[in-house]
Amino acid sequence: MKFTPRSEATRQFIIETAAGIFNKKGYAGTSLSDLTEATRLTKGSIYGNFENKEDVALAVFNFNAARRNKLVRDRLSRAARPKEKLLAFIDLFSRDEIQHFPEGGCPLLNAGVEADDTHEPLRQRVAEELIETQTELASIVRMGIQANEFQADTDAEKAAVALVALIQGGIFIARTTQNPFYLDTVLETARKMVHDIETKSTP
Amino acid sequence: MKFTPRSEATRQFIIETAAGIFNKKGYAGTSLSDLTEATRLTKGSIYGNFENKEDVALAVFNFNAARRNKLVRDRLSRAARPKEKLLAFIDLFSRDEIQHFPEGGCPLLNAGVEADDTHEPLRQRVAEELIETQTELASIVRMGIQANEFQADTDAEKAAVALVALIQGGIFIARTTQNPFYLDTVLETARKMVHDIETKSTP
DNA sequence: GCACCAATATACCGATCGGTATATATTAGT
DNA sequence: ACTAATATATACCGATCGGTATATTGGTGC
Repeated sequence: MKFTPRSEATRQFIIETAAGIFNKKGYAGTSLSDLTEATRLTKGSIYGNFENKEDVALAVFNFNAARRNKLVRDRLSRAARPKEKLLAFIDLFSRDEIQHFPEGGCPLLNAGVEADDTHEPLRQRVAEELIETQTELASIVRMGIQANEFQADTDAEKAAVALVALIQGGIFIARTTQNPFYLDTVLETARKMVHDIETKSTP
Repeated sequence: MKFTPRSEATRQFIIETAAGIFNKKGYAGTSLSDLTEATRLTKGSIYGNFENKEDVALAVFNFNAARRNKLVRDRLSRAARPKEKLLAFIDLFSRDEIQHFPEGGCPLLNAGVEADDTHEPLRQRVAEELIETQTELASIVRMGIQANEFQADTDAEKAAVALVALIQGGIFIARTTQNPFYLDTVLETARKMVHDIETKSTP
């Protein structure tokens, strides 16, 4: 009883076209006709490449998450020292970089908030991504501690969670108020948090 | 062409019964039959007390927001000094206090994330509530500065936004991962933020 | 150019959606 | 107890939902 998509290319085209739609309107708010309209395909064609609506939604989330991950990894790898890595991560969400995200804002936030009480498989996927990000940031902090760039008593896990929470909260506030200034403000605070765990150079 | 509800009592009953439903399942995810099922009323009765589904959703959000506001105000007024007010605000979201929130987590986060791209009237209402909270927190910080409890160079607005963002982000992470430990962690960071803007007693 | 196969389009399904017109029940006033 | 008003229940509407069975199209090998 296994499902195999007809055309991998069409499947990918549907995913990419639907990426912004699901991210903006949510799972419950997106209808199959939204997808047929946007792709100019028919329902038959979509159901030839996906089992059902949930299958599309999960594929779309995975696509969005993968894009986000690539973005994060690229920036992190480009920065050399732990401090620069953290700052590079923060800058990813700045006003002029956030355009690289799919329409509708951070897919982790959107999918997570909707799914937490309604869609267990999606909720789990979002949780995985969140934890992965936090784990990566925490390991960077630990690297910084070992390199004596960050204070030895820094709680790496706590710092990582705080960074992610602060940024996600900032995205939420900025988008809901439609005032990007709030995001600027929050990112500044995030940079200050990084600065605050640095080892103070004894003058 | 104005609509007037038949029974204020029934209207209120519907609102209170629907409060947790909309907060968990969202606007698009909640159907009229969800409401008839939960209230044991019929569609006719609901539409005798509300213009349409949107009317119910907005009334429910206003109800949830009002409850939240009362909770916040009560705690803030109970605390005497600015620092204690901020800490009282933070504690409101602690693991054993969050039960006072409607089922499904913070209604501001849930409604805001869904509405920002789909439902302008609701988005605006959420934005109002967010800004009100931030304004109130900022004024507390300013009080603290004047009372010489907080450092004079503290940016009150920025601190308020950071507090709200951190907490909302923490709620998001904790709920999506189903791990309340993340909320604990974030609230600790929030308390530390308050501590960090205090005037250091010169020893 | 024809047959075959892969992929898309068409046409349709029952269920449920939000919403309404109307009938029934309940309550209050007299 | 009867009436009038108020509020709820019933029954129904067209539209749209997610999903499927089948017809049609478009390329490929021969």
